[in-house]
Formats: sequence, structure tokens, C-alpha cells
Amino acid sequence: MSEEPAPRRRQARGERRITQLLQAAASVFCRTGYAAASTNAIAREAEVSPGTLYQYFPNKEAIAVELGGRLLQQMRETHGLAFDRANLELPLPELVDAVLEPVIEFNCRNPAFLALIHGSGDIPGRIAEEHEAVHASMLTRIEETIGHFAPDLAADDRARIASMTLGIVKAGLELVLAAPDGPQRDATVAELKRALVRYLEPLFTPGLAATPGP
Amino acid sequence: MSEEPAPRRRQARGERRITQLLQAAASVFCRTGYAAASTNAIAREAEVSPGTLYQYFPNKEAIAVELGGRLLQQMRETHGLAFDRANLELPLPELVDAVLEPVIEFNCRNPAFLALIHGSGDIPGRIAEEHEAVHASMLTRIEETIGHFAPDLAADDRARIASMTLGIVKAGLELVLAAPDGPQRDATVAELKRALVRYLEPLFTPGLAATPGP
Amino acid sequence: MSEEPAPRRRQARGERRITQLLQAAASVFCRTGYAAASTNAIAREAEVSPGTLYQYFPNKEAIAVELGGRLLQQMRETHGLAFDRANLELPLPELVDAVLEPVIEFNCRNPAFLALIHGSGDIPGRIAEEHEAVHASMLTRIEETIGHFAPDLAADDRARIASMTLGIVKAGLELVLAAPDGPQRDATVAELKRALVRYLEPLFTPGLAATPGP
Amino acid sequence: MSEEPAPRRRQARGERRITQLLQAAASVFCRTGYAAASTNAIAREAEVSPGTLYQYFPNKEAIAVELGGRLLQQMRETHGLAFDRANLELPLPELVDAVLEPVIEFNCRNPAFLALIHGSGDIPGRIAEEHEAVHASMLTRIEETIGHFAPDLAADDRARIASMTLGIVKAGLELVLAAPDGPQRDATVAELKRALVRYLEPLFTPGLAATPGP
DNA sequence: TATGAATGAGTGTTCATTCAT
DNA sequence: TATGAATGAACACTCATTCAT
Repeated sequence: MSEEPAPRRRQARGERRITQLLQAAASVFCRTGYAAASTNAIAREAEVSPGTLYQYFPNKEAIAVELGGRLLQQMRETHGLAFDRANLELPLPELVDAVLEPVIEFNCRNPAFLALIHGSGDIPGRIAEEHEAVHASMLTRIEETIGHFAPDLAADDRARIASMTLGIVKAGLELVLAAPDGPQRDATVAELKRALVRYLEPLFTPGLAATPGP
Repeated sequence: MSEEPAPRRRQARGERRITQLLQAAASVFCRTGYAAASTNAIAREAEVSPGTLYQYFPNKEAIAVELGGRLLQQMRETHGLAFDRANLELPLPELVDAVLEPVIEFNCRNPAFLALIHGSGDIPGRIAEEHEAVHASMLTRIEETIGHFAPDLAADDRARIASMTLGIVKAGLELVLAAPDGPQRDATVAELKRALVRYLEPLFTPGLAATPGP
Repeated sequence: MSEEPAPRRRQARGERRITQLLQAAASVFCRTGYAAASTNAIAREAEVSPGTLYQYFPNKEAIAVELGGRLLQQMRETHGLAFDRANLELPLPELVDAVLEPVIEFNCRNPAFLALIHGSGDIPGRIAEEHEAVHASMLTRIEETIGHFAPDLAADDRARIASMTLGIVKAGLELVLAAPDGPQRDATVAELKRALVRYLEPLFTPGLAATPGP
Repeated sequence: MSEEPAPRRRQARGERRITQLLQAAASVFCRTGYAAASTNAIAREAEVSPGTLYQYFPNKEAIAVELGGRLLQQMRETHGLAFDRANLELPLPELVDAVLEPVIEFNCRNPAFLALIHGSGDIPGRIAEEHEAVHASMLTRIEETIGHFAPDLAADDRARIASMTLGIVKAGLELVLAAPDGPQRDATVAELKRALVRYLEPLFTPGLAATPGP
């Protein structure tokens, strides 16, 4: 009677606290990087005491793991959505457009995502693994798409191309985030798309050798 | 006659110590990033006491600055050499080859370079500036090359393309370093070159619009 | 109603901690002097962890500054009181008595004061300045008193006499502190007073040349 | 044949080295105090390597002990000389003059002496003992002199008066050293003498009660 | 002997984490 | 639950002391 209704509210409050803490963490990680971010700073940013922070996270790493996980999940959805929307019938430029648009938007709204991925060298084990997992899932999705257009490609070539594609996207994303919002950012986005289209074009154009030839 | 040899030997020993310490630092920075690297860990890696480390470097930053400076200097030379060797008469694939080869080789031999560049956000003032300077000089060199082949390009387009080019190179370099030495790495190198050639080809091929058209 | 008591209690606790730490610092400074006193030793003396010490003081100097400041403030009050109580109508022995009594009492209760003044050469900037200020204000007060009884005295003579007076007081204070509490200490106090009275008597006795004469 | 003449020269050289090191130590102690003085700084000041310093002194304390000891010895001689020269037939002002003159001169020439005495709180055991010894010998000499003029004085009164006398001398010495060389210093010296004469006068003037009486 | 590079325990200080309230 | 004071191991750095040359 006094146990039933409370838990739900408690859970709701807990969820709100966690969100609040993760937002604070995102903000601090962005400003200072993972290694230099102190849990006290995160708690302060969340306007919460250090003790409270540790009521929801067992340690600093867990914060990064959870934040990374959530961002990664959103990214997965975003990405999935992107590939879904982009039915594979579209010509390459439009496909690239459709896939990239939500990814760019997501990263502009969540700069912590790239920050966390970038700093993942400094970050201890688990989060790196999580990151690795999403990374892998992205690669898989890209590989599938490539496979759809170039079914004869050897598996390792396909994997390599997917990696390079993702690498170009990340590099471009960084340039996009670095560019001031407005026409400059738009131009950078366009440049990234151009780079991708040119890189992938031969794969999507039957009759042109995409891989090393004789 | 009894004064000369000692100082010289001592200097030689000092130089060796510095090299040894910088190697240790490179190794630790690679493993943990700059921020998380402790001076004691560097000293331990160099099999030297903390006091000895501080006999050669006034503080932690100075280690990164010196290491970064040396790598940057080598990189500058490597890069310069690359562009020198690559007389601009070569067709694009050979040009890319000539420029990339030494850069890749350098980065394979000095993985700390990329690590340091990556962590340069956390790194205090001077090294970041130094890095910025080399980054800028690389960009300039790339811009010049682009300008040679596409003299009519607007300055900001040229700058953007140069940035994207460098971004692709860095991303590719990371993939190359991640690939196990041997055929896989070679294939990754080839893939990176392919990406660059495809991206830049239109610029180097008269009659094809390289910049945004209608 | 549920917000008020906690902060106040907390503040009270903080104040107690600070007092406790300052007492520990006073004790350690007395034993070893400022320069040789280690923050860890102070924390240990206060039965507190180093981290706690640093929750209340930003660095070692700040401890000395705060301790010095508090003692100096008390000394100022003590001293002021002394001169106030001692209306200048009293004959010299009573005047000396009235001024010295509270000063001696204060220093017996706060031996760190003299220790800190002694070590103030080693102590960084601000505290030395503070000390200098109180020293100067003491001198001023002594000069005024002298001026009241010997208005014809040249300014530099008056200053010199005040310095010597203060010097004698300090030297005597040290002897007093060194003497075991009880009759020996009382006798030392009496001796100090005697020394002061004899030194200053000529100034306060019209008709006797107080300054160098032929 | 190859052993005999060398030792003496070696000893002579050693003695020179020690003197050189002690001078350097005196200079550094004066500038920074004992606690803050580093052995490396002393070696540097002596233009000698740290290793050499440790060939002549087993540790930092030993340097202070030896320096203190030598200064103390010189002081003893100076002081003894002072008391010898001042045959006790002289009237008090001349006696004070005769005793003080060489003491002041010595301290002006060896400011490290006072610095070392001042810092003796920070200084570990042995040197403090040495210092105590000379201190005691000075007191004894003063007591003897007092005893000569006031033979009826109780022993503890005599001791107390001697202590106070020495305290005044030290305090005055400090003022003298602080005063800029020239007329100001001379005036301070004169003031110190005046203070001593006034303090001691009653003891030396039969018919005047020197100790507390009704 | 003289050198000065090397040592390592110790210093001031920070911060992830705990716990009494 | 929430708080924030308390903890203590670890960090950057120093310096008295040692030792290979």
C-alpha cells in the first residue's frame, strides 16, 4: 500500500536524475575531455552533490559507458533510420545524402558523441568495447549497402571499403563540427558528401573496376 | 686534452637519456594518451627514477612539447621531402603515391605522432600551438598543390578541399596503423590512395567541374 | 524550517575544523618553523586527512596567512586594549605594566605568534606584509606614546627608540616564554619591565637629557 | 717518499675547500635561511659539485653545525677578547663600549651568525646544542662581570639579568644589522649602548637597589 | 679527489570514492 | 535519498644523498 505507487515515481525521478547527470557529463567531457573531467565537476554541472552522483553510477567510467551507450543507441537508431529511409533504389548522391543528413544532424546536436569516440583511447576497457560494438554495427550496415550494389566484391575488400568510408565520414564530421554554423558548415557538409560520392561511385557504376585490377 | 672528452661524452649521455625518455614518453602517450600519462609511469618505462626525468625536463608538459616538436620537425622534413620529390608533373596517382609514401612510413614508425595530435586538445598551450603550426603548414602545402592544378578555384573552396584531403589522410592513416603489418596494411594503404585519387581527380582533370556547379 | 539548521550546523562544523587545523598548524609551526612544517604533518596533528586540510585551505601558505592573520588581529586588539587602558597619565612603571601585561599574556597563550614572526623571513609574500603592517602599527603606537612624553624629540630619534623598545620587548618575551611557568616566569616578566622602565625613564623625566648630549 | 709531503698539501687543500664551502653556506643561509637552503645551492655557490660537498660534510646538518661552530668559536674569541680588553676598572659606559664594539663588528662581518642563531629552531639537534653551549658561555661571562660589580646579588637574579642583557644585545644587534651602514647604523649602535647602560647602571652604582626591593 | 648524473623518499596537492548526517 | 565533508592513494615535482666515472 505504501510500496506500490512510490517505486514508479522513484524510478521516474531516478531516470530524470540520470539524464541530468549524463547531460552534465556530456557537457563536461566536451569541454575538458574524458581524462581531465572530474566527477566533482560533473556533479557540480548537474547541480547535485558528489554523493548523489555515486548513487546512480558506481564510478567515473560507468558514466562514460552509460553516456556512450545512450548516444550510441541513438546513433544506431538515427543510422538505421537513415538506411531505412534511403531505400536502396536511389542513385548514389541521393543515398549518401539520405544517410548522412541524420547522422550529421545528430552529431551537431550531440558533440559529446565525437568527443567520447575521440577520447576512447584514454577511456578504460568497457566503454571502448561498447564503442567497438556500435562501430562494428555501423560498419556492418555500410558493408550491407555496399554488398547490395557490388555483390561480387570480396568480403575483405568490402570490409576495407566500409572502414575507409566510415573513416571519411568521421573525418568529415569533425570538419563539419569545427566549421561555424551557417554557409561554411553547409559547404563543408557538401564537400564531405562529394568526397563520399566520388570515393564510392565506381562501386555503384557497373562496368567500372572498383577494386585493384590486373 | 683532459677536459675535452668528458663533457662531450656527458653530453652524448645526456642526449641518449633524453632520447630514451622521449621514447618512453611516446610509448606511454600511445598507451594512455597525454592527460592520463603520469611522469612516474614515463620514468618507469624508461627504467629511470623520477628525479632523473626531471633532470632533463622541467615538467610534464615539456616532455610532450619536446616529443611533439621532434616528431613535428621530422614530419615537416618528411612532408617537405614528399612534396619536393613529387614534382608536380606527375599524374595524380603517382603524385599521391609520392606524397603519401613517406608520410605513412613516418607514422608507422612513430605512432606517438598521431596519438599526440589526437590528444592535443588536452595538452597545454605551446604544444597545441606548435601542432597548429604544422597542421597549418601541411594545409598550406596541400593548398599550393591544389592551386597548381586548379588555379581558378576560389580560395575558400581550395581551403576546404585541402582540409578535407588532410582529414581523409588522417583517417586513412589511423586505419593503416590499426591494420596488422603485412598485406592487410598494404591493402589499406592502397585503399587510402584510391580514396584520395578519386576525391581529387576532378580537380586535376581539365574540363571536369571540380567545384559545386549548377 | 527543514533548511535552516543543517547549513548553520555545517558552517559551525567548518569553523571548528578550521580552528582545529589552525591549532594543529600553530603547534607544528612552533615545533619546526614554517618552512620545515609539512602540510601532511599539520593534517596528521589535526587528526585529519590531507584532503580535508585542502578542503579548507587552498595551499600551505594560506594556512600560515590565516593563522598569522588571526593571531595578528588578536594581537592588534590586545595591543590596542593595552594602550587604551593605559591612559597616559600613569607614571612610567604603571604604564609599562599596563601595556605589557596583556601582550605577555597573549604570547604565553599563543606561542605560535612569536614563532611565526620569527620565521616570517621564510614565509611568502602576503603574510610577511601583514606582519610588517602590524609591526609598523605597534611601532607607531609606541612612537605616539613616546611623543606624548617627549614631544621635542626628533622624529628619527623617536623612531629609533621605538624600535629599540619593541626589540627589547620581543627579546624579553622570548625569555619569558622560555622560563617555566610559575615564579621564574614572573621574575622574568618583572625583569623585562625593569629593563623597559630604565631604558625609557629619562624620556619621561623632564629635565634629563634623553638623547645624546655633549 | 710519495706519501709524506702530499698529505699536508692535501690537508691544506681540504681546509681551503671546507672554508670555501662554509663561506658559500653562510651566504646561502643568510639569503634563504637554513631550512630553505639546498645543498645543491650551497655547492653551486661554492662553484663545486654536490659530490665534492659530500666529500667534506656527511650531510646538510653537519654544514650548519660546522659553520655555527666556527662562527661561535670566533665569537667566543671576540667576546673573550672584549672582556679581556675591558678591564673591569672602567666605568660602565666604557665597559659596555669595549665589550660591544668587537661583538658588533663581528656580527656585521658575519651576518650568518645571527641568521643561524635565529633559525636554530628549524635546525636539528646537534647544532642547537652547540649553540646552546656558546650561548651558555656568553651568559657565564656576562654573569661573571655582573658578579664582579654586584657580588651580593643572588645567583638566580644574576642569571636572569645576564639573560636579559644578552637578549637586549641580540635584539639591538638585529636592529644594527638592519640599519643601513653609515650614520643610521652608528646611531642605532649608540642607542643599544644607551639601553644597556641604563639597564645595568643600578647594578654598578652602589647604593641603588638593583633587584626588587621595598 | 672531483664530478654531476642518478636515486628515491618525501612534499604539496588533487580527485575518485565513501559515509555520517 | 541527498548531502558534502572526509578519505587516502596517486600525481607532479624536489632535494638530500650516492656512486660510476
